[in-house]
Amino acid sequence: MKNEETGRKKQKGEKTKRKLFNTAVRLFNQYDFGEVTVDRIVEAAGVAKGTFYIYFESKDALIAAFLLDYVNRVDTDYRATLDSFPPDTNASQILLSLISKIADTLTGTIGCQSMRTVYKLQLADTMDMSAVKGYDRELYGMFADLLERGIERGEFSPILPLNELTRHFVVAIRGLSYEWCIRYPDFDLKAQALSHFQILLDGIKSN
Amino acid sequence: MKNEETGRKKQKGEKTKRKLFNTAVRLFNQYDFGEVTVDRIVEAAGVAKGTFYIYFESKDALIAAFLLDYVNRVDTDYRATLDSFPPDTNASQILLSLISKIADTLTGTIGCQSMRTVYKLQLADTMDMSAVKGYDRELYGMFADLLERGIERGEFSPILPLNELTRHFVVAIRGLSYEWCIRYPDFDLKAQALSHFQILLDGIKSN
Amino acid sequence: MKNEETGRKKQKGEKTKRKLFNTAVRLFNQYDFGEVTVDRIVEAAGVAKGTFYIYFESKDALIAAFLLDYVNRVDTDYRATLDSFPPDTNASQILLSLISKIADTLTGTIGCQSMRTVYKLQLADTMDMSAVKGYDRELYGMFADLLERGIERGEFSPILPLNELTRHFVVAIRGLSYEWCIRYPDFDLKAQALSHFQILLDGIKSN
Amino acid sequence: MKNEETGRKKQKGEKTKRKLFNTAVRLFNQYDFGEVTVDRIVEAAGVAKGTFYIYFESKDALIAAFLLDYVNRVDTDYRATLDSFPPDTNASQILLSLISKIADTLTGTIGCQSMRTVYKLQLADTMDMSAVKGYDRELYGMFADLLERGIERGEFSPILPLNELTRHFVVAIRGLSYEWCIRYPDFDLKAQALSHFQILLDGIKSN
DNA sequence: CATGAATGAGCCTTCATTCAT
DNA sequence: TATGAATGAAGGCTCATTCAT
Repeated sequence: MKNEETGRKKQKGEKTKRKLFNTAVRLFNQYDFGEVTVDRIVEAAGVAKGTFYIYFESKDALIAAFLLDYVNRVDTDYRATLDSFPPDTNASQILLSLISKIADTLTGTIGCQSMRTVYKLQLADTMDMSAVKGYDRELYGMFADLLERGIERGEFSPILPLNELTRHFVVAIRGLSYEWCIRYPDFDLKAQALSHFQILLDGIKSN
Repeated sequence: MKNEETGRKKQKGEKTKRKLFNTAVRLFNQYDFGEVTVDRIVEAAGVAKGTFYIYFESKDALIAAFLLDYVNRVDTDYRATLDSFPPDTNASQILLSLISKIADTLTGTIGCQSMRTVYKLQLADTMDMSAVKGYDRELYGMFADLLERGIERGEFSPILPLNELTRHFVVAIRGLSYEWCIRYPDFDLKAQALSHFQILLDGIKSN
Repeated sequence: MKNEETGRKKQKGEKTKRKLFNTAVRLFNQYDFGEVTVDRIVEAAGVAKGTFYIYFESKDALIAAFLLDYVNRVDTDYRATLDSFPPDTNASQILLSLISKIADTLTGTIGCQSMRTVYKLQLADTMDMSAVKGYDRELYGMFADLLERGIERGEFSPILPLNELTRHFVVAIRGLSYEWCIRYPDFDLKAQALSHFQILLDGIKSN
Repeated sequence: MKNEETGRKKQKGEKTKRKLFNTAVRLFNQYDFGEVTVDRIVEAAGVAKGTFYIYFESKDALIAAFLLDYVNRVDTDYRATLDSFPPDTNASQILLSLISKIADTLTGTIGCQSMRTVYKLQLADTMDMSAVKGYDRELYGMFADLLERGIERGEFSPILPLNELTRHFVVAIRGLSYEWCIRYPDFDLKAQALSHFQILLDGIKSN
């Protein structure tokens, strides 16, 4: 009985928190980052100002949560994509699939405005970006694995050290997503990415 | 007599404006974008607050001027660099020289923080970015010219349409500068850029 | 049956109230007055926020209770101390014992921070200080009794009217405790108090 | 001409600052310390909120200024009072004059409410009390000098070490002013102080 | 009796902008 | 042209208190 009530209350609380969070995300995707104030969030969410601070320690904490959520949404499927290939698959092929997957996730799940916000936060350097940094490391690790496999399999020429090669691939994905962000909707991320990485792969393939 | 005085005043005015502007640029390059307030600018420039609004309609106007200046500083030498090569020079070689020049300009003349500011403004989409857009077009044009020349000379394979190829090169330069911004000072822009474009060139060279 | 249950509930209620109160007292003694919020009290007591308002009409009511408690804790033993002496004991001696007892109580039972809180409230004049005022009267009465006895016994010179003399002693105890509060822990209340009152007693002893 | 204008502006600014400060002092003397908000100050002073922050870095800075002002008002005349006596004057006499002067200053210049505020701040321990601490040291120094002189002259018995004796006198002045604060206006500070110190002096005089 | 989610007035502070001189 | 005092909207955050369950 008591537990039941407690449960219901907790549920209500969770709902409010989610409402606040979703509202915030929506606003982040609609307005510029600095324009999304706590005032606006609570007004849009239809709760009192104090309520915000029950669920988020500060505005920064909300942003951290936003970033974490971004990372979580992104991070999930990539390894799965990777693991879905038979061990002897062509490294190039896997890599292009991964790129494809990333493009789909950015386009379909994250959305361009959220991505802008992430980039702005990263440039602002005001926030704790460890979550995003962690994700970057993960992405780096996946590229490194694939490239290493490709080198071992003799697909790619080993002219460059692995870590440097990997960095170039990360740079490429960064340039592509950034360009997508600021050219949206006039930039077909997936097509551009596939084409772009095809060039890079051609540039490192062992003749 | 009156004209003379007017002239002197104008000169003094220009000087004050330049002082304000240069101070602002210095601050943009030193502190985070949001930390550069009008107060700080006028204090650092040693003029009164009201004076700022004589020369700049608003803070946004200053930023617009800052962007224009960025573009101007960047834009100047590239064509010169391009024109300094004999007409029959290798397109790859010219392209790498251009990349080298761009890296030098970003590193030496513009500075990482200013670049961050430019990127943030671009993402914020609050400002009138026509100047920067114009510059982008210019950069695009130069890459296009070079790539076209390379294709004509048989250096590059014509698998991709010229404009698409050009876009890839723009994407690459964008990814490189962005990465430089957020990794600074642990990212050697020039070296990375040269290495990166070498791969791209290898990827499109006609075998 | 119903009564029994009611009784149990009441008991439980009393227990909760005491828990809240004791927690509050502990916090008042640990942190600065303004830092002790209802939130912190209920968290430290392990009860819900609403529960606080079942037992205390407001935060001010809690403070009033705190003051009353302070007075009660202080007031209890003094008369006992006084009565423990044979009727013909030296008044000076009794007075010094009383001072000693007071110092012990402040140091051991009340604590310096609580004392600070009492003083702050007294200065703030926002609260109903009747309890403390009553205690002051009580203390005043005891000093008056002792001094009167001393005068009657010829220990003290009767130059000053009794009430004025008493006031001086109250002033002295006030000065000592205040100094203890703000110098804590670099002020040995008991030693200082005994030494201080010795001077006063020397100052009023009959030639 | 220019200087003239600058001077006029500065004067105006000073006037505003004084207006703010005086208003604040008035409010400190009227309402409880925590009730005096920046909002109320600026409203009472008839200026905009932002104006407050032109002249005071923060609310704390205002309070610090308030304390400094208190100390300045207090500190000025004491040494003068001391120095006005011929070198061979009776130490007791000088001391009583000093007490008299102090009482006059507290009563006439400082005022009881300001004193309350000072005490509250001291108890709150939240503020930088170095100014007040400095003043306390000064007061301590003066008492020490006088007592030392009295001992040397054989007026006072040297039973207690000088510093301990001095401390008792500081305690006494503290007790007296505190009692004055909370009993005001039913406590004649000057009369009480003189009578009180007379007892102390009698208590330490060498018979 | 107990809970804890929700409230909202109020606090301190910042900063782009205006305007009389 | 130059000044700098003054403005006031807005922002992030706190906390005593209420109330449905």
